[in-house]
Amino acid sequence: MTVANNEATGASPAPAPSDFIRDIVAQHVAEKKYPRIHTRFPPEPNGYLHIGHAKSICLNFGIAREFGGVCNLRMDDTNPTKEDIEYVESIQADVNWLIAGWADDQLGLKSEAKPFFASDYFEQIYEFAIALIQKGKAYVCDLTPDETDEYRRHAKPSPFRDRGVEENLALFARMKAGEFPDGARTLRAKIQVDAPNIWLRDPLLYRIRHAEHHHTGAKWCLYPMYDFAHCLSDYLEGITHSICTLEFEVHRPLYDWILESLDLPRALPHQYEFARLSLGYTIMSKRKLMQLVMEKLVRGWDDPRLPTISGIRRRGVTPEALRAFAYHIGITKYNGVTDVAVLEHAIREDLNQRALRRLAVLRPVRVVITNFPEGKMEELDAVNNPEDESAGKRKIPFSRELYIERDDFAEVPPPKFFRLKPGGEVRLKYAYIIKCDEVIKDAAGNIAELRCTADLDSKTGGATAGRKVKGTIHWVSAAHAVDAECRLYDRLFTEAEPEKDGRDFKSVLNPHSLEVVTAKLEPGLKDAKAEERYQFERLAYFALDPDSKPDRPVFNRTITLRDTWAKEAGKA
RNA sequence: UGUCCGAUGGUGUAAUGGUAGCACAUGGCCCUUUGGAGGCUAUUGUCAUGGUUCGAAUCCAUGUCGGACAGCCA
Repeated sequence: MTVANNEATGASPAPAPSDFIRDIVAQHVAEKKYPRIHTRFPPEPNGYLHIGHAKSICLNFGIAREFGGVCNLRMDDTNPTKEDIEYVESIQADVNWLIAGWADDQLGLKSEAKPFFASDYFEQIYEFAIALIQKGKAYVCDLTPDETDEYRRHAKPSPFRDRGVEENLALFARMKAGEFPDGARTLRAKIQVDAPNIWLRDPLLYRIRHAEHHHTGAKWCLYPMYDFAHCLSDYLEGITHSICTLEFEVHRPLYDWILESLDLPRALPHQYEFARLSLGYTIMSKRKLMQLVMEKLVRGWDDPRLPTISGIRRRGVTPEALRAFAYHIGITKYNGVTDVAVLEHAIREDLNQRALRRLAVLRPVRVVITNFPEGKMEELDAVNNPEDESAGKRKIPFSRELYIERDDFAEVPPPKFFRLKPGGEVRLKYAYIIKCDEVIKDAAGNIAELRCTADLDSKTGGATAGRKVKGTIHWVSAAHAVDAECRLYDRLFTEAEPEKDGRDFKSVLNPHSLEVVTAKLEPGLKDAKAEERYQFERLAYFALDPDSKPDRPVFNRTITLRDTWAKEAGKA
């Protein structure tokens, strides 16, 4: 999969971000250093992509987009024992989803195109290895893994370091032919055994692995190491700017050494590093995310509580929101922890613009309007989206028996409580002002029903419609309501930094990260669409979950509305 | 320990030798048939010490603190 800029397309709508990497690229563009800017996003297919990868995707595809360049999605698949086709497919889907309508529509992405695979270059990479041997810059080493470690730590040269070119060539060919077991021999670069940078102490280029590869099958039994494959893959694809995270900084001299040692004819790619994303109240390590999935601490890789792209998508976050987030956090070399509030803000801002407003009651309590005729049903006008007039209006049914939110009634109201209380008045959104006359309780003392009277002139257009009442609450008509499963998500961890001071992240899992309730929805919501976003008024944004059945919708709470009342109440 | 990198309000980022700005968060006010949204407003910062300079967040030196790497993982 490649995304390329069509010069024909117009200006990009959003202001392009600026950061130290884009500054470098901009300078190269100004200098006409390369005919075309070419980046790549190179995940290893050994797990699902997460929001940290989203940052990298937005950077790499974003740079291509902003500078009229190209960005390749490349599977960095040089280790058959850890990788799987499942991950190749999920990565493709996640990348496509994230850049949809952004890179593809504007830049001419062929979304059905296949990604690149480092493993497609194995033959050429092998040839490069031979070239290196011929130049006397690589040798076959017979040291065991432990010995290799030992020698390297003590800056001791391998006894095989000065093997002749012919012997190296013959041995390397026999490695390829499968004559040696795993671990028996390696191909190493001949650089400097006592280099201060460990990665220059004759690093491994190839290791033997008699393993089936998800993409190349049984063709190979020796596989190039990351350092060897990556720079050469970049070169082969014509990459100009190879952007990776900070932990590869120490590898950069090796990246350059390999390419420079080969005397290659074309312009060489260069590596630039930025800080990976850390987000509060979650973890980003693929290995640990895998652990949560495998130990069934979450429901799968796409569990909406996870920071995986698939989880975030399932939760109801749009690609636009995720991209806005990536834009806002910036790109630096500083390892900080980004406040999750920045993500939440990006999500709310996006959803506020697009979500259709609906009335839904999560924790119902029954209300009877005693002066409203039994059996009568009124249809009331309701606005679909106050932020977007073109979203239009809809009708919602009103009747004598309703549900309101349990939290919207207080028998003993705290200070500044603007909602329903005994003897008090409240506005029912789009409907009447009601007054609570009586609280009916069950044998256990729980509130069973509220008996209220409505000011029947107070609905929109009525004589007393303009009456000021402090609070407005949502409601649904009991007889018309649709039942739905609503999954209410909260942060996965109780601590902003789950692994701070070496603590086990599983010890701070939030036991309340998922709460499931059966909600009462306004009837139109039985036709909810997966691609729509909804705001259940005064509560939160919701999106339809794929678990939904025709007669039993399932909604995921993407994110709550800002709740200044919760803050106010918390002060008391 | 070695190598490399970094340090600007609570958090994340900008200022590329010339007025320390933005966003989020936090507080206050206004508005509101969503305690949403919106509007206005306030608080808080250049790791330390020296040096160069008319002038330093920026350049230099030293120190402090933090991070990454030291797999036949990527």
